Amino acid sequence: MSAAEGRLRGRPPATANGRTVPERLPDAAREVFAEKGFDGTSVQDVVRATEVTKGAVYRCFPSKDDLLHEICLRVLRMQNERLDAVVTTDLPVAERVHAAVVDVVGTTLENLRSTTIFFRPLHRLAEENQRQVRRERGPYRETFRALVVGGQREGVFRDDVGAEPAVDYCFGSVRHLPMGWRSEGGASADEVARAFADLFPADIAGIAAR
Amino acid sequence: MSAAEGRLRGRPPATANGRTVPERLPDAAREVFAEKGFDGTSVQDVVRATEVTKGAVYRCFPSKDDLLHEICLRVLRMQNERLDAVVTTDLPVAERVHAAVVDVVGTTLENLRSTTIFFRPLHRLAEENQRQVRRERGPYRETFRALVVGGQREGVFRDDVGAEPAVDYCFGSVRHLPMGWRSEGGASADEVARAFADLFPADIAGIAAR
Amino acid sequence: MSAAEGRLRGRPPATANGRTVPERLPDAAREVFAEKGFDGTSVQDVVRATEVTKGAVYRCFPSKDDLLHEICLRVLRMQNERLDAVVTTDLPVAERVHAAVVDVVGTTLENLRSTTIFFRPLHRLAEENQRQVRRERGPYRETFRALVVGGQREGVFRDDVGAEPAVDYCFGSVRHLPMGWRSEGGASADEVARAFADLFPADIAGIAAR
Amino acid sequence: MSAAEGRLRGRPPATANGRTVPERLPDAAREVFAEKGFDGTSVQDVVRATEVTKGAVYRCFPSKDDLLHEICLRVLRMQNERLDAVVTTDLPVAERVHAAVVDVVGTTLENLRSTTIFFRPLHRLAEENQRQVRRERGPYRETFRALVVGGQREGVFRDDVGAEPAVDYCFGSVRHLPMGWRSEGGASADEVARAFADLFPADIAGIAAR
DNA sequence: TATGAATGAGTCTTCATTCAT
DNA sequence: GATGAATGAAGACTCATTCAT
Repeated sequence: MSAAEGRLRGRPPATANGRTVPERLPDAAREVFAEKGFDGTSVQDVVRATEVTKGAVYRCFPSKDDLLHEICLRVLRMQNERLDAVVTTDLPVAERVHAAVVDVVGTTLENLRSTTIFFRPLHRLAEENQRQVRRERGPYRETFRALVVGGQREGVFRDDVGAEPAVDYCFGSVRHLPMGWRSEGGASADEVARAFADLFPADIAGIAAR
Repeated sequence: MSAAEGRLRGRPPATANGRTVPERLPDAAREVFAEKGFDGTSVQDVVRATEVTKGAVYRCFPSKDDLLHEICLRVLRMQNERLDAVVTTDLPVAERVHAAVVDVVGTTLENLRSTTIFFRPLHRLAEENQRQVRRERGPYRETFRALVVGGQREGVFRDDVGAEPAVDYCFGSVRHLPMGWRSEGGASADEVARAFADLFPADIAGIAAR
Repeated sequence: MSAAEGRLRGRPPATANGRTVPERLPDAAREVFAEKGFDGTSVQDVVRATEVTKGAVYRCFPSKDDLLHEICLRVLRMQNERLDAVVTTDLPVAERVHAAVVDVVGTTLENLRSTTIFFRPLHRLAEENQRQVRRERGPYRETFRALVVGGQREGVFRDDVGAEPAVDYCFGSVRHLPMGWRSEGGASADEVARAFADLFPADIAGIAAR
Repeated sequence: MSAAEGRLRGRPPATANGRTVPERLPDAAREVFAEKGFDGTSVQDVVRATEVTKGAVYRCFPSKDDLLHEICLRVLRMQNERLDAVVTTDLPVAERVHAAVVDVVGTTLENLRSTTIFFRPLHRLAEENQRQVRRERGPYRETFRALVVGGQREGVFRDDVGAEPAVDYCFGSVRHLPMGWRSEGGASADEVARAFADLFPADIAGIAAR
């Protein structure tokens, strides 16, 4: 209804709750993929679960794979934004690291099922899509690593251990969370988040801080 | 050499290298699944890659899913055996823990592609198969946890951190290894194994040991 | 300049180079159909290749099939016009026949790809469209036949061979030109045109002319 | 049932009238393709028209396109055989040519609908399939051309016209027969065959023979 | 018992056509 | 009149599983 965007062209996009198909489809599809796995979900399943017809799906995303790709990018972007928010705080390094870990673990667990789909081997994505995912992943890891290195330079963290393996170690574990290994245990999301955060700086920072 | 030889009846099982079909099929299939993913592999693919015909596959395993199940169990059993071997050593606790981590990481990386298949969400397996996998996983975790707790009791490890989260933390990361997040880096399998082992006791043992 | 200008109502037809959509669409579409075949071309392809939107296509032509139909009619009309031009010349019959053949072959080869689409079995067109195509085709053949018969009456052509089969023989071959059987050879369009023209009168006229 | 072919392996091929699927499918499919056109025929249509299930179709032919390819090859091989039979006769050249034309036209018309499918532009076939069709087509044309050239050398045919264009001229027309241009006329298959044969040597041989 | 041919439901994707502005 | 988003019925092809020997 906005008169601002010039002359509207073509049949106007159908909206539900004010969101157009390309906006809501990835979020809706993410749930279905999380539920049944990417390979286990047919496009028909997505259509059924969504208020979107099959034709509309393919109008917005050239393939099922590209739909997954978009979902991945959204999560990655979200994570990047959250990390940036934590990093640019005034808190001391050790606390920023702690907060960052609590944040990833927390949001990962809150969206447990939604994040499951990341465990699809990257190489199943189309070449170009792989590149883009990596491009998006890189900064995340780099930002985190820089934060740790900063702490090491400040002398707050010990530096006899490389920042990189420590970060990988931590995030490997975080990314594995949705897999369900531990879903058998009974800790709350918050408890797990704190446990992770307590463990992480122990490797790197705990000792020097002592 | 089997004492049952005397009552052999009907066509004897076909063997290759002295291994019968039900023996060698899972190992062969594991490679194919690792290569292309479970969903991405057709039974025909397995047949092509193996010296086993389709009829024989279905004679041994009632379904493709059951074949996967057997593969999972084998890996789990193997890991359990290796852990047991490490644990029952005379070495001091701290070293046993260290050795155990080096071992898992090492064997995981050596069989990187073969272990990839574990990242299939457990809940896609049939109900009964799920239970069995969990039954097999439990002991592994438990053995490891007991080892750490032992160290804590001996006063070799600090005990202000639960053994359980520390173990999960470590193994989450280990299980994530095949995912390739870090395959972009360039460390050798051995380097990674040591890095993991060095990091793990740091949380738990390192400090008290200092 | 139209005298009707005074009563123009509503939005005037969009034009490009002074040609309205229904005028230029068939010509543009013909190229695309020729390129990829009628069945191999989607309406979307037509839209992409043309400066015409999908809605406009369906405003002008009730279906993709009707669009093809219009294209066929245009070619047929064009051929009829050209033949008429040749026939109404003052030249001697034998030369008129010769010129006519050179003309069809030449224009067919020049528009090789555009004429390809005629090789779509007629019966795939809607009933009414089939009739119309036949109505248009009839005169062409008839005109040509009449020309030959005229030559026979004049005694310029031998008449121990029916005019009809000779004409069919010739045009069958002409219509087959776009199929590519001979595209493997290397003769120029003009050479082929002359060869055909030389061969044609040979059957019918050549001998008597001798 | 034959004991001669060694041990039978796998489920024996289903047969109808003693013909296995890969044997009868192309013939059956040819009819359907001829009826509705290649693009207009779905594999489902083929399945419906044949006593063959979809899976069986794809077991025998990797794609719909390869099925068409096989059909083409069969017709080409048949034509080659028939031509060879005519050519190796003791008849005088002029008569061999005449017989050859009568034969192609006759068989083409008898299988009118079956041969229709050849009018699918060659370039729509897969690269390798194209090559194979050309390999099969070449000999046919060459054999015919050689026959005519032989007649020219013997002085039976006039030689002021190339054998090649004459042959192309004739076969272009023959190949166009199924298109239906002339199906509107009412001549019998035999009449048409003779008309063609009478016309062909007219170009090339008739005159010299006079 | 082993074999591989056959089955047919199900997959992703395309596309002619309609429709809300 | 024009636009392009939406529709939904096919389409080609795959594949886990069964079955006749």
